[in-house]
Amino acid sequence: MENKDSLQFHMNMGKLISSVHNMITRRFVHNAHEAGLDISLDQWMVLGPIHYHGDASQKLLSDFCFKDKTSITRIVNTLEKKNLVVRVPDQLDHRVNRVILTTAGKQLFNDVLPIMDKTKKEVSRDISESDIETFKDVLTKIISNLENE
Amino acid sequence: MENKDSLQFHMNMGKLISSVHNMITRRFVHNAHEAGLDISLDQWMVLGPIHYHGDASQKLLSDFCFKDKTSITRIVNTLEKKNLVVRVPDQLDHRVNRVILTTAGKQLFNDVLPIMDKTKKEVSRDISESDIETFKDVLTKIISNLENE
DNA sequence: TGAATAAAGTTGAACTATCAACTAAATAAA
DNA sequence: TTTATTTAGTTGATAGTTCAACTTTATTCA
Repeated sequence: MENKDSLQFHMNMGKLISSVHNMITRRFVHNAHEAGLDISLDQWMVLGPIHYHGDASQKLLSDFCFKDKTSITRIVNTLEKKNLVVRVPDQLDHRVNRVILTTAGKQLFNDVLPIMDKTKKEVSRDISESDIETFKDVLTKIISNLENE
Repeated sequence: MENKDSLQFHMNMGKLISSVHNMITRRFVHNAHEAGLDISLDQWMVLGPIHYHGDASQKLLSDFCFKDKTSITRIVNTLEKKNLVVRVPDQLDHRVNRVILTTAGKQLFNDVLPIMDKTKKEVSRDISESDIETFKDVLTKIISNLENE
């Protein structure tokens, strides 16, 4: 009984979240590709804060995206390789890189926004506003449950 | 305005789900490791259905886990390398592999169940039963929204 | 029956995630 | 001020994800 329940939970929460995560990722990339845009969801998740903050450090991106600093290093590498961003060493603190959007990066950012819209609509189709709210609240609560230690 | 909303959505759904997914993965592995067990969440997600079905084909695992067949191939490779499962060619359909738990695999499965329990409790701490229900319903709905093309 | 097509798995390449070990620079403490 | 510690970022290794191309075996259907 106990075991059955554990398994059941796993089949639910773990599997559900993981499946949804993968499916949204796939759909976003698919929609972007369909529109002739070459960007992954992770790259977008980093591009957003870069755009928002103007000259974000990698540390800030790491905290903001809940991603490991190693992941940020490599995603920024990819973005830089694509000429979407540049790393500018901070003048005051020489440990810090400031990540800046290039013109192409700004362009791509604006091009991707409608793709987000489309993906959003597909994901949340026929789900009530209040359920979406509860959904986000639970996600936020889980983050705070797992954040410390 | 429209654009602002898009960004806002992204910062919410996409980022939240991705963050929660990563954090649960990390916590599960951490808890398993603490108990002296060496298994990833993805390996567990595949091990469960293998245990449940007895002699699952990789195709079935792929469907059941909402994972690409390539991912299944590689996760089964890893499980096989760890001597937790074996591939047995199907006698009738020679294209099919049947994936079977070894004794060590069964042992590990049982050892991991309480880890799932612990992780479950940590994840859903202070979240009401009804919110959890809504949460799972929304995840399920998203899957069905994205499932067919 | 024989040829086209579909299905199950594998492989290679590019990207992301995590861990641990590392460099270099800044800050704290002695 | 010199040493110790912390912080920002990178690198290497291993695992998982996706796409596309491929092999092998089944199935369809002309």
